[in-house]
Parts: sequence; structure tokens; C-alpha cells
Amino acid sequence: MDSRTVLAATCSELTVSSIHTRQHDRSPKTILMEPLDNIYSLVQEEEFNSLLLDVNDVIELCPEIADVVLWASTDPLMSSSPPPPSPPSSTELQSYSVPFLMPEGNNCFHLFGERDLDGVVTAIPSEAPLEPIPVPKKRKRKEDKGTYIKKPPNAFMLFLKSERKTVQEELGIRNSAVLNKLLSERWKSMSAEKREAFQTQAKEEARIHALNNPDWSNKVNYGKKSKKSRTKAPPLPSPSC
DNA sequence: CATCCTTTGAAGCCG
DNA sequence: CGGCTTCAAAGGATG
Repeated sequence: MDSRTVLAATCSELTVSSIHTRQHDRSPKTILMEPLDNIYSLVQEEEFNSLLLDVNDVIELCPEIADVVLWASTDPLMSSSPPPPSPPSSTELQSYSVPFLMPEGNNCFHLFGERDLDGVVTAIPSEAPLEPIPVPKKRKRKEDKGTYIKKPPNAFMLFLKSERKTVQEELGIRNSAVLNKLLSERWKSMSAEKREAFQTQAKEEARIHALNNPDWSNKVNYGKKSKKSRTKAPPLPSPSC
């Protein structure tokens, strides 16, 4: 199985349970470290190193972790402010000096400061200016806030996601409506093999989504958003009668 | 500030 | 079963 998939599944499973139980007796840092330690036990060292994911990547792979990120960011132990007078015991991880919220480009290990996995990973304090929270903020109905589970993306959505940034930079198009039109053309002209890759990924994401949310189905979200006055099927042109 | 726009694909809904 | 509707992403535009 793809390592990223394993990471996503592990993060998701673990964080979801953490969210639901709000295990305040455990440090968010500890909770967030567990999936990484699990991964380390599953893969080779080189592969582990190659798994250094961007914070946004982790959130993208595992949206549920965003909740924990927010939760953790409010945890005094995770803040960039000076550590508490009495430092945690040796059972805790060592460094609390690295800010939790890191700018883009840093991997998720920056979340935790220095690692002690045989020195495999050493957090490098970023020199880049700190950016706001990388947590995705979507326009989403507030009704089910906190418990809203999004439907998994289909192949085309994954394609949009992977290509949007590139095309944005290439052509300087920032309007998503225009961009999506362009990308739909690219999608159609793409080889079946390439499309199949996205379809495989979409199936895998759907599978993980189903595993993590066994009680969820599309109907849970159905009708939760505002009703759009869809013009897709325009009324009859009404020719001369 | 919330919603629209715009796309494809998956799934729900309804007759 | 077929056709219509909704929602996934995303960010500028609009009301």
C-alpha cells in the first residue's frame, strides 16, 4: 500500500477517535506523534524520510486532522510562547520551542519540534515568516459544525486539485470558474491512462473515507448546502409558438 | 460575509 | 430505471 495512504489512514483513524473522545489527558503532541511513529515502524528509513509531508499535505490527506491541529494550536504545550515553568517529564517529547503553526513548505515534523527517532529527523526552525493557520477554511454550512464530514473527491476533483496551482502560475488565471473550464478541457484531452490514475486514487480515497466513516453516506450531506438556482438545465428556449 | 460561478463524477431522490 | 439535483475544490466576483 502507498505509504502516504497508510499515513492518511492512520492519522485519520487515530485523530478521529481522539477528537471524539477529546482525550485531554493526553497531549495533542502525543496524539499527533503516534501515527508518525506507527509509520516509522512500518517503512524503511529512507522511505520514512521521503514521507516528510507538508502540513497542508497531511490535512489534505486527512481532513480530520485539521480539527486536532486547531485543538492542538490552542494547547499551551504546543504554543510558541515560552514553555511552562515546570517542563514536562521525560516521558514527553523534548522541545516545545518550535512554533506549532508553520509556514508552507515545512513538513509536519516541524509541528513537534525535535524528534528523537534515532536522530532521523531534526526539526529545523523556519526562517520564513510565520503564516496563518494552514487549516483549510471552506465555505461550509455551520449547522453541523465540527461533525460535518465532506464527501470524498472524485477523480476530476483530484485532478483539479493537483493541477490548479500549476495552471494558476503558468497562465496567471486566478478565477476558479475560468480555471475549471480550462482544466476540464485538459481532463478530456488527457490520456485514458492518466485519467485512470486519478480514478484509482479517487477509489482509494473513497475506500479510506468509508473505513473512517462507516456510517457516512452521501445522503448525510444531501441538501445541507443552500439550494442553488441551477441554470444547468435552462428552461426551454421557448420558440415562437 | 455568504453565495455564485464553473467543471466532472458519484450518489441521492423522485416519478 | 431514467433524469434531475446535490456536493465534492477553489478563489475571484458579486450582492
